[in-house]
Amino acid sequence: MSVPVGDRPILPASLKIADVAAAAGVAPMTVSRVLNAPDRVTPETTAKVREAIERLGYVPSIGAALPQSRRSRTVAAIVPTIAHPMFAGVLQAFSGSMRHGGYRVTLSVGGYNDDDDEALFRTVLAQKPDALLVAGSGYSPGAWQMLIEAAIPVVEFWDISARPIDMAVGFDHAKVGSAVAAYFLAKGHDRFAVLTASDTRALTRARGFTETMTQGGASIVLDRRIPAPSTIAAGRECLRDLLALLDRRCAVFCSSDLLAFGLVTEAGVQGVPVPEHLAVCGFGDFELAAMNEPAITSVSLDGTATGRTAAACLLRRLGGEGRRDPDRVQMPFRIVERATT
Amino acid sequence: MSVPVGDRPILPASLKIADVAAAAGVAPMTVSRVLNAPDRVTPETTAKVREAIERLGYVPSIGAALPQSRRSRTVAAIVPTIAHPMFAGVLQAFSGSMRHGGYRVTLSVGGYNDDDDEALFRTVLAQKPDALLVAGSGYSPGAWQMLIEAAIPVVEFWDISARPIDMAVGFDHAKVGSAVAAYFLAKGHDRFAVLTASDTRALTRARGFTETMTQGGASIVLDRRIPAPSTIAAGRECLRDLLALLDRRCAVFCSSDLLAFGLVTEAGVQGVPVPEHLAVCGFGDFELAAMNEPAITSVSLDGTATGRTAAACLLRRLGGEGRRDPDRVQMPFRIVERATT
DNA sequence: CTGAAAGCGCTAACAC
DNA sequence: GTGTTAGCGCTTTCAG
Repeated sequence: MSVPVGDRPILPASLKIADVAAAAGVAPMTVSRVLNAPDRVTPETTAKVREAIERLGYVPSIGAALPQSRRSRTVAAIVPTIAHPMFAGVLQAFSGSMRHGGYRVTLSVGGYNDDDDEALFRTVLAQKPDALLVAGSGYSPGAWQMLIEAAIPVVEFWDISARPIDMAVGFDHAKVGSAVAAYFLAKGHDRFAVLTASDTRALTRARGFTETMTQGGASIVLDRRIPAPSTIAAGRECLRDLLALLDRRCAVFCSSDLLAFGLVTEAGVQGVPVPEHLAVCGFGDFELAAMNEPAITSVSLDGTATGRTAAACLLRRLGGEGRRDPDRVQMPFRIVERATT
Repeated sequence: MSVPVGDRPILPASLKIADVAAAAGVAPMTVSRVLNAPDRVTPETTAKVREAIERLGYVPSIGAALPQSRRSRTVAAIVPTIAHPMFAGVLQAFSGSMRHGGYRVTLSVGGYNDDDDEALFRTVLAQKPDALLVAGSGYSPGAWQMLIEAAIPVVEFWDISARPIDMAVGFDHAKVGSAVAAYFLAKGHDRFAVLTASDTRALTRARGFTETMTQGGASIVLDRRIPAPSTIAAGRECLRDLLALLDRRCAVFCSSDLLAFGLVTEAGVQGVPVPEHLAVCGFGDFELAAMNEPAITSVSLDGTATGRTAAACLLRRLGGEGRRDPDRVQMPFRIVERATT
């Protein structure tokens, strides 16, 4: 492989559109049209050109087209982490749908960390994406302002904030919390605890849970926050704190299945009967919840559907039709009842 | 927000380098230098220009620079999935290090699926990345050929193939398998099973395990393959298949902690004593393994170190120094002994 | 339906 | 240290 020395160019002299044009015996412009507006070229010419492209192995440089066309056919996705199973599902689906619609997706990981996000957003926007997918709304005001000023379609997912910049596809986290509360109440519970990571969305769920509970006159005996991200270890540790309260039956809502799993596991170690003395509901419906023994009740979300929906909104907007219609799409969720409740 | 109609431009008329130059009272070239070679400009001029950039909110369009400079300051990462905890760790670290070194990372998800990878690689290469990070080597020959022809630095991670295209940072999976075999033998086991997902790397580990075992004269009583990816469900199911063989003590090597967890969990349900009748070693050292009850013995890998190392190799190469030296970096692994063995 | 000319935003190369 | 000129690869516009 040829390798650069010092500041010399790194990419090899690659084929230009002119090379293809020469090989096919047409003008460069015709090649460009074959690539971007195939219906404006005769089938025969198209065939000739395609053959040349294939034979030479030509790959157009999207960068070169950029300043001129002002559309990059690229959308950028920004997420704080890719380790989260839900994010992974959303991104995978989004990526696939967008690619299918003729757009590239570039994924940037980072943020939720004041100084960093602005730098991150700056480099992302420097690529002049045609649109943006961002996870939730835990970013700094400055960074958020950049998104507004970018003046391109933006889809927020995961969260449905009250006032999205543009479009939002996600879950009403407060509603999730209150649904779990209602579920617990319907099952006849009367003592409750919340175990939640300290991130915006998880806290919103906890608030929804607490509010519905207090409105129903029920008592929250423990409201425990742990630093994000959620871990199994934190769940186990929290059970030990909870132990003193478990003389009477208690139902706990966890902001993640990892916490729920930790709780249930440590309950097993400490000999606390589940669900008799301790009822647990997680969030996310990871495989771990479904396949644990005992299987853990959880709130199930459809990441794939979320990703696909986000892509559909964007593609419609980018296509120029139906602009501005779907400002906020609420994705459904459901509580999957299992052995821990 | 302004939104396009039909085929109209999508991005707003944004600031150009000339606007900044005018505002700062210098030539465009000077602005360019402030951005790309700060040491060639007087501090005073730099200050003036930076002020103008800041005030106007200028963000350079990397696309425009691309055809000229032939270096995009972008490296592309290609992985088959982001749901895998190890990949996520590697990417996060890689991403951070590269950004720190002045490069953007764009992540593309997909592949391991003959027809698709070529399309994927084509769109990735069309962005003219300065370098590539690819996961392992499960791609089609055509796609692989594209990487070779791209003639840019390529780091393969995860796997260490025998003949990397360029550089490789990862694990010797065969060695991992044989280390686990040696460990089991040292613990006095004499009946063994392998439970593995059918992907290249996992199969290599299984082969390493089996070979060391048979060389040591030991018997493999069950060699079970499941379709990738590994799941907890598959682990639980496999224990039921194994049940008939568990009249005597058996040690099982799983290609993933998820499988191991499934095995151990179902063993609990079926009343098989662990580790007395069933010893289990997983792979990946996920939090799940460490925090389960009983805690699961596993092979621990450092994804963060892998990502950082890959970035370091690339940055050195891209910087023009130390070209071609580190062709293959073997990352260490270790067996973390826990309660299941 | 196809081609020629002009120019996108930026940066190498060469003056000054 | 800074400015000027030319041109990257591609597409827009406008002519044929």
